[in-house]
Amino acid sequence: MKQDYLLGVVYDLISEHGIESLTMRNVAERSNVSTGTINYHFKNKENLLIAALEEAYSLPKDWANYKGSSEAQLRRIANSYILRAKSDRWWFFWINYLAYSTRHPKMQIRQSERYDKQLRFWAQLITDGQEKGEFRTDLDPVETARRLLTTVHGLLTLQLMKSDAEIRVYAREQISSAIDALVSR
Amino acid sequence: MKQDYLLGVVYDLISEHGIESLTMRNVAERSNVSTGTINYHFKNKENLLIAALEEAYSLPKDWANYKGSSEAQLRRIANSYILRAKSDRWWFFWINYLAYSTRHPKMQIRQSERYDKQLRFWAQLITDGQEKGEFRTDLDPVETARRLLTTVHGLLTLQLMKSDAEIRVYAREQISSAIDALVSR
Amino acid sequence: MKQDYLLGVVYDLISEHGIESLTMRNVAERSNVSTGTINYHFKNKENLLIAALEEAYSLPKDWANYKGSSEAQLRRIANSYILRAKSDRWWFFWINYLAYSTRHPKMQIRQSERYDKQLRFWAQLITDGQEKGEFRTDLDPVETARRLLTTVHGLLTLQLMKSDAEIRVYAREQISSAIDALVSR
Amino acid sequence: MKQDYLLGVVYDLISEHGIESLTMRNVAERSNVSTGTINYHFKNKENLLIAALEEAYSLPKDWANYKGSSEAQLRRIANSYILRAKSDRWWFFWINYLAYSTRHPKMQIRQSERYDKQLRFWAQLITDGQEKGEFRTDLDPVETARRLLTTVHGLLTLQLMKSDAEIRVYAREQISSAIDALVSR
DNA sequence: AATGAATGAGTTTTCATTCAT
DNA sequence: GATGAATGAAAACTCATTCAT
Repeated sequence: MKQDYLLGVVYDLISEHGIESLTMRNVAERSNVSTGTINYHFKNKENLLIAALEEAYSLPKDWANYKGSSEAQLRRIANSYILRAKSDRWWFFWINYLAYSTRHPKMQIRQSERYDKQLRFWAQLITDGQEKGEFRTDLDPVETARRLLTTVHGLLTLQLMKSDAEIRVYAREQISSAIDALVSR
Repeated sequence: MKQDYLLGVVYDLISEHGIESLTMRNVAERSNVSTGTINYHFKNKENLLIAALEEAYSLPKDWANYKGSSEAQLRRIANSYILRAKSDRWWFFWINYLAYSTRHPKMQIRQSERYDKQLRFWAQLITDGQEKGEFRTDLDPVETARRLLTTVHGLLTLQLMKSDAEIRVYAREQISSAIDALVSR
Repeated sequence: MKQDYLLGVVYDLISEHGIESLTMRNVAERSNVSTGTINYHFKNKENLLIAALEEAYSLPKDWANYKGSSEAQLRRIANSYILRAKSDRWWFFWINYLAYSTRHPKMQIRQSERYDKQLRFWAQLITDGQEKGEFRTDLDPVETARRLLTTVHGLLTLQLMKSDAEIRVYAREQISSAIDALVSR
Repeated sequence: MKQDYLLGVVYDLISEHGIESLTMRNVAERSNVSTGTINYHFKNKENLLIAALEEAYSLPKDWANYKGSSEAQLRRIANSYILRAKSDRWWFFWINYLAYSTRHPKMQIRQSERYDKQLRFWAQLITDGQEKGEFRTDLDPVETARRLLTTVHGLLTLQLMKSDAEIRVYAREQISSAIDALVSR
């Protein structure tokens, strides 16, 4: 459907050039569609922007399809917070969304929901891992998930602040050892 | 001086409405100065914006003037990462700057320098504390500072994503216990 | 028939919002018909507009069906120039048409024809009344009709300029006494 | 001052082409000013339009400066309701304003005020004429003024509906005899 | 007949910048 | 130094019309 396609274009443009340089014309040109069409579907720019931000946030993060042990899954998810060319697009988009959402109640609610969902997902993975004997059982899953989320977001922010190889290595090590600490010997 | 006053206005406007809705007219109106004057002093908008971002980042964060034990100083600095009405303005500005800087090499360098400066400052505090016997001496200061910075930035991000009382309490506790862990018994 | 229905919608929209804010989309939305359909039937907007204006002007003003004496009929027709909630729609439409028609020769002709038709109709009523002995016979029917038309249009304009209860009462009185003056004793 | 000049241009354009075909570009071109300038002064089109309508309505109608007997003055004012090339511009503007004002409370109030002002002015002229022995003293000035206003507006409307020489002659005669009727013998 | 997505020309509006005072 | 009116290029938005279905 055309609407979704346009939202994808907006997502790309924002991750590449930031919200402040998004213009209707840019979107029109990149998508080979007239500005009239965009306005026909979204009524105005703000609508388009919000729809795009929301859409990107509800993209089926493929976590659910991760295979393997709980530990492997957790490592994979946590590692997605390490910047690489491949995933940069998402995090550049994310930081724009985060900045923008602080001024938009509706988006703040979405952020908040997304955080809760993530927390539950990570906690569930830990619980599963404990039941399968992969993880230490003396840790509270929710508490642990929250600590891990704090760590990965801290490392992510550091990477966005200072994006060199060294800090990525540091991030990888920290994530690795944080999960090591969960594993039962 | 007038220049600094204008930069302050820009800082306010960005923290309130985001970089993308900063206009010369806004600045002129808020500061009761004509657009002509602003251009006279800063030549153009880009200059003004960059000057404002730089200025805000070099504001005499009064850390250096903190009195008391190293532990007290470290707690105070770390606690400044907890959102409160009073300090929100800074973090709202910060997140906008961070999003913006990912696309501006020059600003990325500033971010990077600021991170390094912070890291050195925190490490120095820890070293001082160790020398005064306040902190455990078995910890590497730089390593510890880096870990603390990761934690406070993670907690900050969480607070921006989900800004309720509960998460602020959580942030406060985490910061508190992270520093407790440094203290020698 | 669908065509007439659409013309009614156009009439409503013009009387409510004026000709200058009539858009094809408005018409489509109000009538629950697609813009494509409207263009299919009327070819383009100008056609639709003209058809609507013409149609409204040829609406079977139910005068012809008025029952009763010539005097009663004349009073009823003249009283229709008094603004009431019920009939406002017509006069709001009329004033828009009048303003518009001053720049459209074709419509000016229609206006002119309508005026002549009205004049003949009123004159005929007066003639009938004279023959039936209801009206004074010393008055020229056409001259009298013309004077009455001047009066009712003058009162109408006053009501559009200043729409309060007092002026409506005044209009009613003037119309009443203008017709009283025709009645033979 | 430039603002007033622009309002004059808008007045001209409306009287020539009607409100519905007024565009910012037209105004800009006719006044040799950029669209940016117009928006700088009036913020948006609606503001400009309203300002122009109001301005035109408050133009110092030169009545007050009419010289001569009360009768001469009254004749002159009343005769200004007869369409002539010279004065058409005003009445074409006026009919547009009237149609537009029915949908704008603020303008309706202006219309209403203007009507009252006119009524008072005409009544005063009649009173003056009576005192000077020019007019019959058995007529109530306000009542008479109201009747004259009804007549001239009726004749005006007729002229707008059917703008031929015959009707202008008729209007002239009616106005003439209406005032004759006031004159004392 | 009817639809409504798509168009693109035209319109309004925004805004950084210039410049005469 | 300071002003703010003026600019024009670029942006957002409107809308009658077309056309494949």
